[in-house]
Amino acid sequence: MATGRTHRPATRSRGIPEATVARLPLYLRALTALSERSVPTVSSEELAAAAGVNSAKLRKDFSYLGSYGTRGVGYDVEYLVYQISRELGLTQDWPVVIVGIGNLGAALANYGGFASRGFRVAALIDADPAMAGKPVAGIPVQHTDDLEKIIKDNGVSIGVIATPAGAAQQVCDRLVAAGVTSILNFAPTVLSVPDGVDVRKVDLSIELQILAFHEQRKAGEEAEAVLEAEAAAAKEIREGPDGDVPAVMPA
Amino acid sequence: MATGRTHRPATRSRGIPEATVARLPLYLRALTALSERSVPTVSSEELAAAAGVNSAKLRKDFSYLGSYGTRGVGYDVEYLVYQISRELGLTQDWPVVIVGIGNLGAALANYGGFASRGFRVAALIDADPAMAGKPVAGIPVQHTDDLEKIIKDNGVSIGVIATPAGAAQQVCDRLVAAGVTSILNFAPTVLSVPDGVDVRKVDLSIELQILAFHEQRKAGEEAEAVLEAEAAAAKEIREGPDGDVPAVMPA
DNA sequence: CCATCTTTGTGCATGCATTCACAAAGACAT
DNA sequence: ATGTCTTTGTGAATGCATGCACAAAGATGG
Repeated sequence: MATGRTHRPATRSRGIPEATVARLPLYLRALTALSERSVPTVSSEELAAAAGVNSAKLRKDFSYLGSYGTRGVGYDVEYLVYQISRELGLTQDWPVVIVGIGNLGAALANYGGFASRGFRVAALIDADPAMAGKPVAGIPVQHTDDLEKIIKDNGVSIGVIATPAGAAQQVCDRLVAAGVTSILNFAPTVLSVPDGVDVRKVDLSIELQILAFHEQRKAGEEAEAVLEAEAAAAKEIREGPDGDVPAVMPA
Repeated sequence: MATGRTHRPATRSRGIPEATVARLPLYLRALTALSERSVPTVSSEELAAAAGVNSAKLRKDFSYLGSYGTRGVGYDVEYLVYQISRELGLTQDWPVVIVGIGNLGAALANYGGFASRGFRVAALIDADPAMAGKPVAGIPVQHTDDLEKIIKDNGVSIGVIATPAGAAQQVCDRLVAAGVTSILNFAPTVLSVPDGVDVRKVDLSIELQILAFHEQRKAGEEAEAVLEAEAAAAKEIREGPDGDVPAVMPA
């Protein structure tokens, strides 16, 4: 048995790099915008600019999907929209459940970006009995007790967890046991799942912390630059304006 | 002038890889949990398990911060919490503004993970005059007109954009002009900013699309496995149970 | 039908990240 | 003290991603 690298001529080869997959939605969004403006074709350069990436990277990304461009012209917008949608699996209907209808869960339920991309919110689930029946984004909230039945009745394979951290693992276990194989986790916890189940996490505070790191670094460099400038100025005063002297350390 | 790699003995060296920075908040969270349970020390193996990463990776990550472990024992939890916090810049106060107080903005304002990490929501800003003055998460919403003044009065350097896509770039421009140098963008748009300004984006629908891709791949592999099994069975029937025949293609 | 010009698709080089595997460091018992 | 045992910190190997730079492809005009 060969290790199976690109054994398929030009059809959907299995070896699309993760980094590329992560960018496809970005391209898709830019292409959709072009499509709405009835732009017929787009060059890699233009599309790359719209998506905020390097054009060589974009071309390489597309090359994993097949040769969908025309040299000298560019890419057909509609065709590319279709190809990327198909590759991402957006041409089919994905029923999704959201568990945990607090502020965030409600925001997600109302988020327009889901419905417009083939994702259908099949159910909203919350552990609070007082929430049961109350409509959020036009969908009545159901109680956690019915989680398993809801998953099975709707053929749900993607679950979104927006519960407090403490409840997340337990909810996750129940989702997986009921047949969910992909989970989007907004709770600030590391979820453990069996093989074959995908988890992606979105952590609001982690992103801020990364920003803070860079922010601090910027401030630090500025301060350092100031210090260096001051030191240079002081040196200037001590040594006169030529300054290339093997200086003796002041005490 | 040297290229400046690790020119400082053990202090905060500037060359911490991005990938490591992105994991520090993860470690910090795991360590905080241990700290709350009054665990004094932790080995790289244990902590790595809690953070959901490889232990060698964790040790290498920590090695960029300095030698904070004790061989044969592990890491001192409290000390490490402090060191990582300091490295990430969480020992100082970061006033943050949230622009766009819809469902998501409100969820962010209410999100506990910010306040507990040195982030202080200094102001909530929305373009809707009807929102002005209305308290969300105990903080009165202010109108966009006052954006510049709010930024300056509070010394805000981090802004969170939770507006619709159409308004994001404009808000971003105003934030940057007013002095914000780090932006966390929840709007599904590519923001363009001048050099020196950091942007991180969180896109809810992109994450779902990536999950859908893998979900489809799983389904496809299953179907393929079934097909292969069927093919093998058919072959078995045609050729008998040894099967290692240089088969002639059927027409 | 040929020449020119644009734009794709990709081989190659470079750099970053991950993982392995082990020597050095220290705790702890005897 | 000395030896054993655990766990860190890191060199080295591998793999993945990025971006350059260019040949091949095709459109377009004469």
